[in-house]
Amino acid sequence: MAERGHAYHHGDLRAALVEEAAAMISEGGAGSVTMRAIGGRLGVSRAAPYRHFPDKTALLVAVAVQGFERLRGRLESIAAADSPSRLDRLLRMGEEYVRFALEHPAHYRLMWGKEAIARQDEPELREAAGALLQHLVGVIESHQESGEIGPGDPRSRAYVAWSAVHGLASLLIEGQIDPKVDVEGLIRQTTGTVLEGMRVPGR
Amino acid sequence: MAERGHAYHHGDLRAALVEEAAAMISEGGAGSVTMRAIGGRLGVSRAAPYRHFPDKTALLVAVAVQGFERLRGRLESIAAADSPSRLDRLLRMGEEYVRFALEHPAHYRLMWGKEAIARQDEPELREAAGALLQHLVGVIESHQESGEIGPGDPRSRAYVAWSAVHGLASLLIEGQIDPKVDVEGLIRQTTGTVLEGMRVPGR
DNA sequence: TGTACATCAGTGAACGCGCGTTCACTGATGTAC
DNA sequence: TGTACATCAGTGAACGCGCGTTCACTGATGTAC
Repeated sequence: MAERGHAYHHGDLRAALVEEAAAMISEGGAGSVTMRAIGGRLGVSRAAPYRHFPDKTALLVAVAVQGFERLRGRLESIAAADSPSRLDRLLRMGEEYVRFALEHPAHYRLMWGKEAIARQDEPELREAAGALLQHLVGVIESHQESGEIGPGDPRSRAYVAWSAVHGLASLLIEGQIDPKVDVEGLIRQTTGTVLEGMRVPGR
Repeated sequence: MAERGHAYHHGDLRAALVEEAAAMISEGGAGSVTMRAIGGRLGVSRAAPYRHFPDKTALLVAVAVQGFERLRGRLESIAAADSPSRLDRLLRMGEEYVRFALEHPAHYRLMWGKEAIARQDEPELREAAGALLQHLVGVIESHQESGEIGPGDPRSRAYVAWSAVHGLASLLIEGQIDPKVDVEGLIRQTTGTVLEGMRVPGR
């Protein structure tokens, strides 16, 4: 089907559009994605994308959903891997989260920011984000059962942990942190500090 | 000078532009600010703003700087007020930070986001953001001297604390947190958890 | 106090641009008989 | 195996729009003499 030079039919234009949009976001931010340019880059007409997405927002939603799934995949593979201790695994998940954001800054911004995607209420999008949060809540619950994390509503505790890594990721991405600081060290210090604070019963 | 009905000269159009742009940002986000609309809202021609700002970015920078100064003012007034304990004062500063963001979401986004303002390197802007961070570093240092916060580079510790409140503020603003949770409680839990984690020597 | 003049804030019409999207179309593909 | 036809992916030209910005201008203000 695909892989036949310049076939009239692309083969899998839908997937290619999502991939290419993600690449453009990485290169020039979400603002650089235009329906015209994306067609051009794929050697296809301007109107072709409208065969697969009703409008630009739908395409961006698809890109964001892809980002959520990839991030979740990375976190889950850490949860599955064996590690010196269970707490260490939690720390590594936090670190991985921030690293993902640093590797795909514009993509990360697209996932969480209201600015880029007007239709934040898109069910697909809410589901993908919800699945990510649910995963974190589950991990926290299991640590509460083993007594490594203090008691209290696991969802609130998840929000607190998430705030810390999301905040650090955002500040780094937006260039608000002095580039001279040791980023890896700061990531470890942040996850470590929050985890330390979560060991005792929160007020 | 001003206050004379529809004088040909506005009086203080520069200040009015910044104020009006801030109002528009509050109402419809940074994307809703256009040089044309802002002129219209102030009963002035489209070209008039260009008497005071070379381009749109310069106007947005002025709005962001104003935001930084107001936020700093609020935090400093807490630092100056008396409070049951010094640690309590630090908690209240964190809470106030998040509240400011909730009160002025689009304004807050403008201040820290790279998306809205292309020229993030504007010296005015960097200075205003730097002053805010410097204030936090100072507060942390003073708590380290009294032993309420563990030792270690105060700047790193400031980044950790800032990450938590910035992250929480961002998640709330972007609608990522379940609206059913008790927001005030979550704010207190977040600042409390991080402060708890900072009491012991960070690794 | 009166006048000439430099300065500066605001006017309004127009520019060019890039954008998202639409439309009638055409070529390729797969399937029923 | 061959042919007719429905389906669907992609074409290319054009639409209308809102935007930032420019330009030659005009009216108001303040100051020097």
